[in-house]
Amino acid sequence: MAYIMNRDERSKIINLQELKVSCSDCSLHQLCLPKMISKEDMHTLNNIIVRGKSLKRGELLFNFNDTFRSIYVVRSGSLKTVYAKEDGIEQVIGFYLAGELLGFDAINGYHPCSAKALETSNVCEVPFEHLEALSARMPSLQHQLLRLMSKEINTDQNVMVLLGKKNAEVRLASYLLSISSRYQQRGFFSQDFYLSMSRSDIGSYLGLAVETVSRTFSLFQEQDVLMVERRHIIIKDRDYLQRLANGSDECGADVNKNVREY
Amino acid sequence: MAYIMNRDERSKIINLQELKVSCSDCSLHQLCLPKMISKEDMHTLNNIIVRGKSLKRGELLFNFNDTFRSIYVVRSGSLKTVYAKEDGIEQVIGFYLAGELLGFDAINGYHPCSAKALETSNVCEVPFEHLEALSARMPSLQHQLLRLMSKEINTDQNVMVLLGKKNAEVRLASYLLSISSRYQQRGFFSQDFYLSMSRSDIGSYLGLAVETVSRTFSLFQEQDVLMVERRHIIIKDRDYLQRLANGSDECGADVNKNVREY
DNA sequence: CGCAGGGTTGAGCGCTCTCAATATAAGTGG
DNA sequence: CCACTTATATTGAGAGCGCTCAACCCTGCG
Repeated sequence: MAYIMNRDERSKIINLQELKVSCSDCSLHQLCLPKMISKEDMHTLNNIIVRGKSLKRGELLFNFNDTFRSIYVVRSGSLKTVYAKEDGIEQVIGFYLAGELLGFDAINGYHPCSAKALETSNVCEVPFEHLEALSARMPSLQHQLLRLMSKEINTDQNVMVLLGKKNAEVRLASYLLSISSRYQQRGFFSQDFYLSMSRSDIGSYLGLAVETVSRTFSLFQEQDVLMVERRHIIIKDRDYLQRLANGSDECGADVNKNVREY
Repeated sequence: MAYIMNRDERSKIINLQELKVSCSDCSLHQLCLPKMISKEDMHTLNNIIVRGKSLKRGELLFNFNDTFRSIYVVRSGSLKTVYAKEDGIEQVIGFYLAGELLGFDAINGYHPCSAKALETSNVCEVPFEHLEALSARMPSLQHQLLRLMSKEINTDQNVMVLLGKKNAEVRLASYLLSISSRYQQRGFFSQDFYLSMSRSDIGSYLGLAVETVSRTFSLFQEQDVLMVERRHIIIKDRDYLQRLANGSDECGADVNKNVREY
């Protein structure tokens, strides 16, 4: 029987080879702040970035109510952001994969949520004061900063659309497609991957109970849409997921029967 | 019997007196881009802004897929943004009142959603190219721009929290408190106001069926928490709404009984 | 080997959806 | 100004999806 690596072992492979490179050598620079920036400017940007901040599974990058100081970029691994609600219950409102930036919701002064590593992860820290000063001198950086914040708004709004209307199958299908395409953008397998988040995280994010998430995974497995083995996911019928997510009602049962008409 | 003005008549009163003033004279400048900007800089900003764009109820400010050109500020009245979904069904994802900015989700090039006036409204248009160029020369403007975008992210994330967890009563209570406090910030009555959006808009925004919204209004009326007469709302027991929204379970029935534990 | 955390599955119930009818207000044209 | 149409809102009845509670399984780890 083949040896199966656990979460942290898998992520360490990427970790080691990516550590301590400069922005220009980083495989993620097309997704990150340096995009569309000239060689010289990238060098300047390079100098303000604090590299190699490492987090173990469960560690906090920043906590709810912390003073805002920096924007962070995920170099490897993944994180979730959670809102603290009444009773100590927390709600997951975002997942961040390699190349994605977090902290844009805190520019007003304080972090409204906590960021926790889902696995062994590595992040770059970009002190915001410096970034802001640099942006004022580099129009292309300012532009990229605004674009990235706009993208964050888009992401959040898409989640709102997801949460606002659809049933469990549709939500999970959309979620898997989103994760899958984000992996693809990063050059990973998009049909065969390991989720770094628990069922409970997914449920919290999608507004569903853990049991419902689990049941829906099982349903997809029965329907031969997915192969599921705990966090190892293989997408067997991407079209079906796509049709579910797009709301076309050609998926056997009428998936729209419970969708409100506005 | 007293004569009751309709929506448009009410908003016209504000319209006429606010038209064609410069930013420095605008009562909304504390909420808007000019906040914390020097006199001279405000004058420069003033010159790039196109004022007095007027919209009738139902008119579009921009449409889904339109090329992005400008950020807009609501001067008077109110707008909603809607995502076009499959089947021509639309979902409301934001409401914008006087002093609030919209368009930040389109900086990547195209508007992902449409913006429609809920009543006779007046907006200022801020051409983004100019705004960006100006920001590069005015650190305080750049800062304010980033803050406003961060705030938009906060708003969206709060909606995600709302949609992710709570039942109809809690959602509507949170919604009314949010609207109420935004009115208060603008110097209007916070306990006695007219909603500019329909039940259907509210339902779409909160992820509830129209009928559920209506029923919940009726429930609050029965419980003497609100006085409701179509879109005229009087808040009689703000504390109760607050307790609902905060999730404390001292509100008669156990409101948390249907809230998932994560 | 036993324990803990995460995941799966089952049973039952309740909130909210759907469908439907009616009421009220707003808008339109003669 | 009034009848007509349309949009919006309210209310009722019934059904279903997803939640809660509960038991069990699996995996990893000390």
